[in-house]
Amino acid sequence: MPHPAAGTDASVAAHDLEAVTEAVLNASRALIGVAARSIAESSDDVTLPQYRALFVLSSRGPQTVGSLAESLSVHPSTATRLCDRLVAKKLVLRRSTPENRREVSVSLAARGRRLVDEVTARRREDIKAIVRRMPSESHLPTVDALRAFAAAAGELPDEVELAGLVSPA
Amino acid sequence: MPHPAAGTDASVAAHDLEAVTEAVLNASRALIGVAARSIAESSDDVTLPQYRALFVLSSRGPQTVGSLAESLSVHPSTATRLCDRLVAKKLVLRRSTPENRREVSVSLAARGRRLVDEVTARRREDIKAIVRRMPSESHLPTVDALRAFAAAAGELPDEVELAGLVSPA
DNA sequence: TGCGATATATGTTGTTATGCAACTAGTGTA
DNA sequence: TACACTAGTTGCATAACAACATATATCGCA
Repeated sequence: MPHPAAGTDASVAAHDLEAVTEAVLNASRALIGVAARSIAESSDDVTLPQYRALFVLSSRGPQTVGSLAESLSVHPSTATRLCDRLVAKKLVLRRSTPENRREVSVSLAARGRRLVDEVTARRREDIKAIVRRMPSESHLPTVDALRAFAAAAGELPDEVELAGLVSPA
Repeated sequence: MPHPAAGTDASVAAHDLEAVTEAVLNASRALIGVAARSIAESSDDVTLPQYRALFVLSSRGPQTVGSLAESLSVHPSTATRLCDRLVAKKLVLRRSTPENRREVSVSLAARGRRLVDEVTARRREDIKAIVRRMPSESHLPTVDALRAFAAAAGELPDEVELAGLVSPA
């Protein structure tokens, strides 16, 4: 209910805020569906926690087991077992570092990288299919709007940042 | 980099397509982080499959165990146990329907509805916090852009439709 | 009435995720 | 060197999820 031509700047701004929020929320439902599908249809079957780990390694590079655990907000022992399974699936490599032989470095194996790429590619294709259905006049405004949104999200603390599925599920 | 005044219509359109897709993909990472966080921080602790079930019931209304299973793309027996747990947590109600006593209708209990509402509210707040950081000039274009996007997504078949976390994980 | 199909539930099994506590090994320092 | 600390692993336990096979009740129909 558009609150017709009313009062102060503040009230107008508030109205905008609600409208934008609602639009983002709706769009995000569709986007989550796309993301979920892209993982579900991946060739190797990985669970969500497993994919999250791969994604962290993909975007932040090799990690110690400890920092991986922290990134995923799980207990170190959980990260150990998670890595066990990913190693068994040949999706990551695990080796103790020469500098500090207590630490164990976990990195993406070729196959793990391929998996993340595949998932991203599928997701990109799905999004593209949707974008193709948009009127082309709205393409450029959409780019601007979403860049502004992503930038605003990026300024926020860790919780939201880098959250390609990284934040706790 | 707006690709200054170049080539054919087709090439410009293709360029737009990529740019929009990329912008959507980036924004979607932030949005997924927000969504994940909103579930993780919910008071009652529910798993992702459990939340998905609640969400289905919330958006499509009471369901038989079978149709719930289908919505979630799981085996009927899996849906039965899932409901067992949700009933135990008093998040859903389960009762056999009078018309067909084989069927069991599952519906949101008050507490389940509250949980979904809470999660949505938290998500909305998080989004709002991000939107507040956007320059206000981009508010209206964002609304237009995202409505166009959501509309385009909505036209697509079931896979994407209504996917507040509904599609397989 | 009786038989096949349908809708759920149950028994069983396997996998994953999760945390805590105890243990091992490596590091750094007093 | 001895001791405290750190990083990771392992044993143990629990819970959820998932599917398959089987059982049970119900329905629809011949």
